[in-house]
Amino acid sequence: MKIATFNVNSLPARLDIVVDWIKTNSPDCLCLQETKVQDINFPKEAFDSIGCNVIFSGQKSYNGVAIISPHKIENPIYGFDTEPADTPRFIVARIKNITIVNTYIPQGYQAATEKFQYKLQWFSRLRDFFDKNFTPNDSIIWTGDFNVAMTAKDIYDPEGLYGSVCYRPEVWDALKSVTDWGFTDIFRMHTDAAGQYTFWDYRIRNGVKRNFGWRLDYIMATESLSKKCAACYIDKAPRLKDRPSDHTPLVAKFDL
DNA sequence: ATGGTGGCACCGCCA
Repeated sequence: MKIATFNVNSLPARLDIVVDWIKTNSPDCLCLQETKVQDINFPKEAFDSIGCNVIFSGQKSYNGVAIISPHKIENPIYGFDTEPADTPRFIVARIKNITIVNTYIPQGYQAATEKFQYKLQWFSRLRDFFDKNFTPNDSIIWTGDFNVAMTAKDIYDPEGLYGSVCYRPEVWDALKSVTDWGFTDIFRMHTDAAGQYTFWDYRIRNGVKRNFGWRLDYIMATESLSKKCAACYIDKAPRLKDRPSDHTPLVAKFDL
């Protein structure tokens, strides 16, 4: 079982990159964020034509999530069941008896704003969602763009960037309050190396070459699954394409 | 380097 997450920064702009990646890597499940496409315009046929099912919830210009799989996609959930549902950031489904939770967590803009409070609340609402609907004994993958760098090893300039909305104590605590429910950071099971990033800001000149990046994308798993994880790696191949996303895929393999 | 680039909708907003 191979599961991947990829913030595409517009699916219409990078449909070729995503389709090529699926053909090359044959994932059992690919979770996308920032699809930036309304549901009526979602390029469903492109996935049909490579034998994949897809569910999605999006909007114009911003946000948008999708789950793609060659297997049957069951029990879809679109958004929270309380307001605001935030459907373009939260989509859940069941694939081969594993619950897949795909989140595009709000970035938070600036710490002294409502948007940042909304980000913190988002983690708390997610914790409520797990409390209410599942137990840690279930087989759950929680993945996506979390917009949090958890430790100094996950960010290129921990001193200089301390206090930014993706690297400060409130978001560490907020993410931890969800992982404490029963999730393991699958990537960190395999390496404690610093400088392993999934995001490089377009605005930093030669940021990728200099590896001025952040680890913002995660694959979390409950215990029954984490015990079966065989590998987890960041795939930089899509960065070699023309006009790459500012994120790159994170992939996990499970012996299932 | 208090900047920078990119995507999208529209002439700013978000990342």
